[in-house]
Amino acid sequence: MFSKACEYGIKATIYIAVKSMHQERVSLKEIAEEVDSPVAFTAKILQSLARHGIIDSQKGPTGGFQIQESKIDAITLHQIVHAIDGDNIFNGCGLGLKQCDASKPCPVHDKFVGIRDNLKSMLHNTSLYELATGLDIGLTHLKR
Amino acid sequence: MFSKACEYGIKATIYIAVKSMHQERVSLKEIAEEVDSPVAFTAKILQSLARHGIIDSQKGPTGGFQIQESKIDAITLHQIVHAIDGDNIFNGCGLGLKQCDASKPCPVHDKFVGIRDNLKSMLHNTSLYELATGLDIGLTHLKR
DNA sequence: TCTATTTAAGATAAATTTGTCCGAAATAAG
DNA sequence: CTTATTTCGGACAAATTTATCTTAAATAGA
Repeated sequence: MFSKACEYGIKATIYIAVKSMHQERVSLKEIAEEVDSPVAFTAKILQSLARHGIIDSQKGPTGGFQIQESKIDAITLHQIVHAIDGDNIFNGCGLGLKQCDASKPCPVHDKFVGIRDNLKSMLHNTSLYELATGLDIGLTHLKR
Repeated sequence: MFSKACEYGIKATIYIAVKSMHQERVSLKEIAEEVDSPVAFTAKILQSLARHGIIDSQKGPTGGFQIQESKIDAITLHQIVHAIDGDNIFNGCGLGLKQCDASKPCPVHDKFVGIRDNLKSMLHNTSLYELATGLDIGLTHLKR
């Protein structure tokens, strides 16, 4: 469904958000541990998220990653996925046809559009805030 | 969403079904042309579908691939996808956690389960017969 | 200023997926 | 029986994704 990069990116962002809600900045090392992801690969993904303005990074001792508290409830799952995987998941035909739309559909077009619209609206309607809150109060988990 | 192998496999199976409904056997070469897929790679996928009993193959001159007419309306999209990609798409956590269920969910568990159940039931409820018929009457297309 | 720490960035490597090639096996037809 | 055709199977190659390593840049604190 999602790429590994996306899985790690989502988990990391949620973890950073929880810490940011408690006014704490977190290091790459801590993130990778708490999120159970490969350190160096996670670094790449966080760099990308930082370039896309979703998270902030700070170099040096006491450095690390954080998210502006005011932005946490404005960031959606869609923005995170889009920053990492681009919009390939959201566009394009289910069977890989270059040209496929309602006027010249592939055999699964209608059914596929339904599923994907469903996925899209889920991603748009899910805020980082609700994901982070669920983790913070112990309702959800990121490891194993 | 689907792997390339799956895309090619679905398209090929639909094409074979249409021909089989007209009592025609088709060669690998014709399939790859009509479905716009790499010949040798398509061969591998068809071999797998044949081993899974979804399509029949025949060697030698006049050989090729076909599907028993009586099976066409019993075969589902789910069976095709499952034969090619296994059940990795249908099981497993959205964020890659080894252990993730309602009792110890990841942050996107509920939302993800919803989407995937949606996908699953679409695949289960879509028959090869309806896909092949749509193509046969010119309502849908497989190329470009 | 110097040092230790942390992220940034680029090169490199491993793993997986996608794709090709070629000889073997089957088989229809002359 | 021989030949031409077609799928089968395995080895091989290219492309993409996943993952690592190393050096540079920033920066906090002594």
